Amino acid sequence: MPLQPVSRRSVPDEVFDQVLGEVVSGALGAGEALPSERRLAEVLGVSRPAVREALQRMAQTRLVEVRHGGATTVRDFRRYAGLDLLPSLLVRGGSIDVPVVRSVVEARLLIGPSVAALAAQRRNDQHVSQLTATVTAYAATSDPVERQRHTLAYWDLVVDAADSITFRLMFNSLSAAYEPALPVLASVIGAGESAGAYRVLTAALEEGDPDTTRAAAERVLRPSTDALLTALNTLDTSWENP
Amino acid sequence: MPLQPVSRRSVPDEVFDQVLGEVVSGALGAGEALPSERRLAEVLGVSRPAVREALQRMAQTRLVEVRHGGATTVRDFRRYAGLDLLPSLLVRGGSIDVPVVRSVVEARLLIGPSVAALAAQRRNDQHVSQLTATVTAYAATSDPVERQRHTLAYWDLVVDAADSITFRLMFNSLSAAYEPALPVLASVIGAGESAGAYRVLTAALEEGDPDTTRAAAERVLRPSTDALLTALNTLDTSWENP
DNA sequence: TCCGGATACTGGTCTTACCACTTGACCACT
DNA sequence: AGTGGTCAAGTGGTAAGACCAGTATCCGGA
Repeated sequence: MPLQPVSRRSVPDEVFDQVLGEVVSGALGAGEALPSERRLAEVLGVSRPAVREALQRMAQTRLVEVRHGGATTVRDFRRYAGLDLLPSLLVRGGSIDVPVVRSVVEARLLIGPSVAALAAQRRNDQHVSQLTATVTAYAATSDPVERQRHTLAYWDLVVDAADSITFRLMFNSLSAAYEPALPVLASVIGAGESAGAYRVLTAALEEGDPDTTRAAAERVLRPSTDALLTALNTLDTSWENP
Repeated sequence: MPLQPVSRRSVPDEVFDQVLGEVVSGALGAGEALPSERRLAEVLGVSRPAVREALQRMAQTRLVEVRHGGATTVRDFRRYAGLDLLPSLLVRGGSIDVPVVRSVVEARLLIGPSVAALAAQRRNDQHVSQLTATVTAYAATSDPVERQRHTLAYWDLVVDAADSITFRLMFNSLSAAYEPALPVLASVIGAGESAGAYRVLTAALEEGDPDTTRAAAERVLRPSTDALLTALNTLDTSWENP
């Protein structure tokens, strides 16, 4: 294993993760009150500002509601949390949550073609040449993880071409969830993907027709989606993340 | 104007909003260094912990990167920020950003039908009856803002039926962005919507066929989307939010 | 029974101090 | 010239304590 930068977790980070774990695991149900900041600080052996930073971040994510003078209560994260919570749900305690991956993968299949269709209508020559270069790099790579990084870069360009801030932010959120799981998923996906499909998609994007582009995008995504979903169906238990 | 709860903005909230404004407005470009926490605290006339809470929340949103011992630098939010940033981009300084609304509206049109198709495959009887009840309530309402709330509730149910945590979180984020702008948008949308289209969609969902459901969903969303987009095209300037 | 206030909580904010880390400059050694 | 060591200044990280401000609760008087 190559050298890696040492990870230094700060105290508020640690507190945040612990409380977040309690919430998303359901140990702290919606409506329940958290211990007071002072109590939490005492129990966890940290200072109150540290606890506060963590709780404010929880509030920012809409996982808790803090009321001045009243108790801090847990909110129903399924009802209120935003897409930025996805990474925390996807990989919990070192293992991957299968139903969550399933929903991400199927969302990818449903949204990807639409974004590609949008991109077809708005792309310019520079986009096309960058896409072509990325496909070339993809085809020249054998390492499965590296190949996945190239496909991510490809879709990043597609989203750029689509020129939609909403889809851009959506893609960022999904990428942030996808990235950590990438090594685990790469091997499963690898089987179903081919540079050919990406070349067809790129040609469709260059042509600029939304419908053919949508179809081409679906042909790109369908095999890896099927490969992943069947893999998920066979081993329905959580995967360990080494 | 009816009485409204007084808004009590906390100090860290204020700091957060100010710094966020600097970043998303581009006044602080990507890569630039923020003033030190002590300096910020001094300039803004608040304590350092208050500044810290705000900056940590900025970091959580991936808008800045804080490095222990080094300076806190601004990140490229278009590249890294998640969908939870959308509300802040949509309504900036009391007015609505037109290109952002445009992208949200078109995303709604592209994603909605897919989610509906998913819901058609997974809905149960309870979903259907709740959907029917919501359509009835919708048809019985005349106030445009209230009607929009009912459509939100309807789509909330559709997302529930789709049984996808990814789409659920996505919907939550989009709702959070949509909600504040709802009064402004309601009048424009109102023209194009009819209870009939929703009834057809509900019937398709009950039937359970993905393709007809997808088509029905598009017929629901298309009119209001067109109405909004043309309205946005005519007055391309920002709307004031009273 | 009901109202009103005392009181004991809660979170909100500030001050101060110190620790840990990064940066850059300088310097000695090779 | 280039290496690595040292140090000072500035940055973020953390803690402790105090006080302010808002809420919830209970208890006594009407």
